[in-house]
Amino acid sequence: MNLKELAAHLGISQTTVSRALNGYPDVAEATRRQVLEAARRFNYRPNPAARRLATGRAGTVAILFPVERNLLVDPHFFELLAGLAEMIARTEMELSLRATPPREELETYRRLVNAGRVDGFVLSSPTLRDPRIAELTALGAPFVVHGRTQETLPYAYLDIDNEDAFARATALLLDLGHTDVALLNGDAALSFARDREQGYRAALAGRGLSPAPGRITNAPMTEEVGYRQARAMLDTAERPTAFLASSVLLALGVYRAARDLGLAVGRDVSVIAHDDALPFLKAETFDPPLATTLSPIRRAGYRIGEMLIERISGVDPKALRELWTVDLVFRASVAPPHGLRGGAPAARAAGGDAGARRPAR
Amino acid sequence: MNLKELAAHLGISQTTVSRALNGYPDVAEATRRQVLEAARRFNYRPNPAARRLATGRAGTVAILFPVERNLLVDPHFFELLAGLAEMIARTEMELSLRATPPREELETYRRLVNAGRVDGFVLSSPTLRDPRIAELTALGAPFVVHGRTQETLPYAYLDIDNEDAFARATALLLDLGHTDVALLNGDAALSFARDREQGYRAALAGRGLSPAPGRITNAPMTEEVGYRQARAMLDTAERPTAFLASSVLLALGVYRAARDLGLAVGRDVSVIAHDDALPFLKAETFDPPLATTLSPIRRAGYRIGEMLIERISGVDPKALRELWTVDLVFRASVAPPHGLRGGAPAARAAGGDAGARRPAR
DNA sequence: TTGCGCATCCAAAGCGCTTTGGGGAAGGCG
DNA sequence: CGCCTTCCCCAAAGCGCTTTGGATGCGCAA
Repeated sequence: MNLKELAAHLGISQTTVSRALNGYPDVAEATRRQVLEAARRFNYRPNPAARRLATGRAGTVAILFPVERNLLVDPHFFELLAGLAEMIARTEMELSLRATPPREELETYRRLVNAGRVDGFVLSSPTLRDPRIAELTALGAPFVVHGRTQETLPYAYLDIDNEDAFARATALLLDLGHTDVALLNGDAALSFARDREQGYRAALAGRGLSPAPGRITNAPMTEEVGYRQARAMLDTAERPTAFLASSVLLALGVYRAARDLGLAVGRDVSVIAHDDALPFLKAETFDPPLATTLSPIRRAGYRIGEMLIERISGVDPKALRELWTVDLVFRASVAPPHGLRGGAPAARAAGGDAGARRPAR
Repeated sequence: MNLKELAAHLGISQTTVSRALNGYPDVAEATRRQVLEAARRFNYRPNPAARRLATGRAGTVAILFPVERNLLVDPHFFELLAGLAEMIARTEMELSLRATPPREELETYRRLVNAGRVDGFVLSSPTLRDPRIAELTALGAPFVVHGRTQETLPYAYLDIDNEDAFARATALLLDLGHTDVALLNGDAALSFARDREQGYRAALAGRGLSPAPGRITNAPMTEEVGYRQARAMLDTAERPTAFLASSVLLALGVYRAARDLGLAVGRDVSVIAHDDALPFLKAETFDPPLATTLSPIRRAGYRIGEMLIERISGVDPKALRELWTVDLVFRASVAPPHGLRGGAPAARAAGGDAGARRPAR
């Protein structure tokens, strides 16, 4: 069933049927109702290829993901993708997933836009000065970023308040009496890692503290990395009494490292991780349950889909900026430093580690 | 730059340019070279929408994934997707990801095919009698299944030899002297779960054994589920001495359960899991390293992409069937049952559990 | 010379939709 | 009563490609 047939059935011109369907004003209400009714009855759906050709719009939004053989593809990415797909499925658009070698990423954007294959993009995991933003802006392609960057061009984004989240998490640990807190963070080039580090440093600075050397790490966020880094730090006399981790996967490794060394999480070592709500690994089922800064990344994907569609339909990018605050979920992985249970929050840390840290005030 | 302009530049007709580009025989070699050269020089790419409209082919392959809010989306699915995307990116086709409520899945296939939006599908996680196969066959839509079913219609598939893999894993445990082996499996409706159970049962039967009651579980494959199930089984006098798990995520839970109860994996309890090579959770970094039946699911996704493209171009489904054998990787999570270290393989299990099991022979 | 087959090429007709540029009828206004 | 709006509606022209159904010219056998 196509437009022509539908129009013939109704005894109206194709033009009018098309306009009725697309909500143009210059069609009588009675006619419009007739058309809509017939379209429903015959289960008519406009041919997307024809519409694309006629309008020049692709009816597609795309998300690129950079892959190299055997390289880690982040599960966080796929959670975002799941939310995005859920949103897009509610529309008439398609969601196109494109793998691209990292080297050719910008070139791929250019090709897709110039060929008119895509109406808009979602950018994930932005770096501090992400070249994709300038490129897509120059190409005139609508896009929404998951996260922010130092780019000064106006662009649409949805981000969580990473800085505030990690500042609060750090402050909680400090309030409990910790003074030596390690930060296991993601790749230093990524914006969220920078923001979290800033929050962490700000909270420390607020107490006149600063991180001991080697307390901040930047690496891919896997269980293995978390294990190795925590293990290295814990395996010395001057070990940190608490960890902040940018992912529950890292936290998983921290737990293993602590266990290896006979340390108990929630007593000898405190841990707080950022939780993107990966459905296959839940913080509440950790042993002991893992305290987190929580913000389901899938929900962000869904919302980003909505924003992208608005952006494509012409909404100004400056009007499409959202910063979500993050919940801090307290669980048993957090306690005062060993020997301080119930002690005054501002006292110095115990546990045989009297390092060169400045005292709390 | 479009066909018409390109043709004008060359002083040739659109028809000939089109035919030259598409490899038709009735164009002189000299002309074809000219056209190809010009196309390259002007960086000409045919407009996909126009081509779609003219040919009726969509230039798109799709994979559906069923989502319900807050429901687990399997990380295995995304690994498959990553491989598939990698393959499709090497072609001129698009990969469309469509979320769909499970109830409406068949309806969604129907819609996509009838609207001509999709040329072919990848089906993942087939059930024993998966209705999608009959539906898509009836619709005349090409597809490739990741896995097999009991369906008798001819269809293209790529599967790993789950039965053989789990038979071998089970046999290994039996050879070491285990007689009470539990199987933590996926949803019983899924084909791979059935196949693995068959392999497991066959290996037991080969020694005149059969699983003790309650030794087989079927549930979503998460850390939490693995924990609860292993914990329940281990927390009795008559506990199994070994576990077979259908996912490393389940195995993660088994490890935690064992630890909780003061049991050592690789001594008190042996564990073998199927490893799809999820990049963020590696069996070799488990503590102790986890023995596995290994088959990288991403590689399967890549190959399925190739097969689907062949299928779309008309290759008979009967010619597109692959069954991959699975590697069995021995690691420290496996040992003879406690008290039997170095003992005779066929002796009965020790550890206070002298259940109603039949003796090994 | 004529006729035929072959190798090349081309004009034009779609594919199914949107959009342009009116056109006719009804109603309001001077 | 004539003219101008306003409201609806429509024919037809694309969008950029593929494909059909010839047309042309040449070599070669009859």
